This record gives sequence, structure tokens and C-alpha cells, in this order.
Amino acid sequence: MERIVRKYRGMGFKLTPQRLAILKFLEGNTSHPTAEDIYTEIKKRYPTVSFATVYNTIQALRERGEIMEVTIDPERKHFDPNPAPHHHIMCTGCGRIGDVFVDYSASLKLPDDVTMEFTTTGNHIDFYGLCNRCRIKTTN
Amino acid sequence: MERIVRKYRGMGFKLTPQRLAILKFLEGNTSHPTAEDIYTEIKKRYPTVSFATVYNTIQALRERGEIMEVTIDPERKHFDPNPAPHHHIMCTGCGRIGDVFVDYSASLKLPDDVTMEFTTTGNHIDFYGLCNRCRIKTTN
DNA sequence: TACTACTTAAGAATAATTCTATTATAGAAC
DNA sequence: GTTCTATAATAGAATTATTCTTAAGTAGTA
Repeated sequence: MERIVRKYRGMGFKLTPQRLAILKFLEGNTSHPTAEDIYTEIKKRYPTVSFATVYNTIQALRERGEIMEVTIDPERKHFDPNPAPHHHIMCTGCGRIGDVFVDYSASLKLPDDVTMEFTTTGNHIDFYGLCNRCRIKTTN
Repeated sequence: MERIVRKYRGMGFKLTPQRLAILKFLEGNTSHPTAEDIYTEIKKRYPTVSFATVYNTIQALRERGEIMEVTIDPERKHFDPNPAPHHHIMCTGCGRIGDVFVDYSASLKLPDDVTMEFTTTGNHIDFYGLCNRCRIKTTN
């Protein structure tokens, strides 16, 4: 907590109670919340918080490279407070999203027709599957 | 064209002039159009066409596995009339999307902590980079 | 040629996100 | 501690993408 305050103050990021609540909620959070998830959570402690504040904070954190936008779910955007490059897996049953901390870059050679057109700067892999709970449900 | 008609009639897909125009526009199209791109194009020949028709047709084609939704662009959905599994690369300068026809599945082993939680059914890779035109522009 | 189920079109509805204008406040300066 | 200023928060309007509703039209079968 002290660590968070020092870190963000140090980067000239003005800390308000709302922002602190968002930062605290995101710290170490691997649930890949949507903007609405964040809003709902913060609202518990700050009932007057507005969606704009959530989106503003998300954007400010994104600009500073502190959180990443996750696009694996076509329905809505999720956010990931882990800025280290990694991949995701989504359960097609319940929508749960997990992290995949493997760098596959060395295996991802592109064919010549592509390298002739594009210079690659990054990659992100979306895996799809079923989580244990949904697999059991489906099997029954 | 005759081929298209026969194919879709054969699968019980009712063909209207609007739908034919959409199918014709999508046939062999590798530009990854958005719903609006399709709408704009069809409107040239059918000025009274509505967005609902475009979306209805997209959805009907999706249900039949004839087109895929491409989520590489966080701003909006694009569509790909090539249902064969493949990957995409997007230019972060101009947003142009290219196809990558390589199956990397064999290289994409997941770590145990993930396989213990999820059974994988598929994967999709988004590559990011700069297309030639944008690279030159940026260099200057 | 007629019938029926499906499709179209227009616009309203919804949902996610962004913008605007006003008020409030964090943190720096004194 | 008080004041000041730039930045943030709020409410709600605006925007954008997409879906839904309803009435009218039509493709394809019989």
C-alpha cells in the first residue's frame, strides 16, 4: 500500500481516494476485470464514484504502461494489471480468463510474404478452451 | 457467382439481392472489413440497405461458419470470409490487417499450471507491427 | 401462382465508452 | 497550516457499435 503510494506519486500520478481504491483492487489481481467490474467494486466503498472516473483512471494507467487491455473476449474489454508481456486463455463456457506466462516468440517465425510486407514488433496469443468446472458440466 | 448461389441455396440460406451483394463483396476479400465497410459498399448498389441487414447477414454467416470475427483491433470488429484457421497481423500505424497462414499449434505447449485448469480447444495469434508504407513514413 | 416462413428497412433500444462543464481537491509553494 | 493551481471527480449528455422491434416485402417451395 505504502509501496503503491510511493510508486505512483513518484511518477507524478495524482492519488485520490478513488484512484487508490482502483489501484488497490487491481494490485495483483489476476481476474481480468472489465471496466464495469472495477466500477462495481469501487462503488462499494465510494458510492458516488462515476464510470468516467474508472475510465479516466484506466486510461491514465494505460498511458503509463501500468495496465494492459485484453481483447480475448469479443463482448467487452478486460484489463490486466500485469504489464509483463504474456498470453491469455479463455474458457468458452464461462468466460473466465487465465494467464499464460510463456514467451513463444522464438517459435513464431512468419512466412516471407508477411515479412516482406510487415515488420513485426510484438505478438499476443489467445488460447480458447474449457476450464475444469465447465468441462465437467458439459460432460454430464 | 453461380457457385455462390448454388452453395448457399444448398445450405438453406435464403438469397436476397442484398445478401448476394454482401456475399459477392466478401468472396475472396482479404481486407478484413468492418460491418461499416460492408454497409458502405453495399449501399453503393442498394442505397436503401440498412445496417440491420448487414448485421443480420453477418450473424447468419457466422452461425454457418462461413465468416470469422477478427478481434485484433480493439476499436471495432472486423470480419474475415476465410473460415480456415489462421492468424492475423495488424499495422499499428494504419490499422491494416494481414493474414498469416501458418499453424503454430505444435509449438504452443502450455505450462502445467494452465493445462491443469484448462483443456485447450484452439488458439489465435495476433501479430503487431508496421507495414512497409508506415515504416517509411515513421523513419522519415 | 399462391403461400409461408424468412428477410428487409427504419428507427428505437441497448451497451460500452467518451466527452463536457462544473465543482472539488491533491500536492506544491509559501 | 493556508493558499493556489493544475488536475481529478462527478453528472449527465453524446457517441459509437450493435441489437431489437415491428411492419411490410419477397424468396423459394408447393
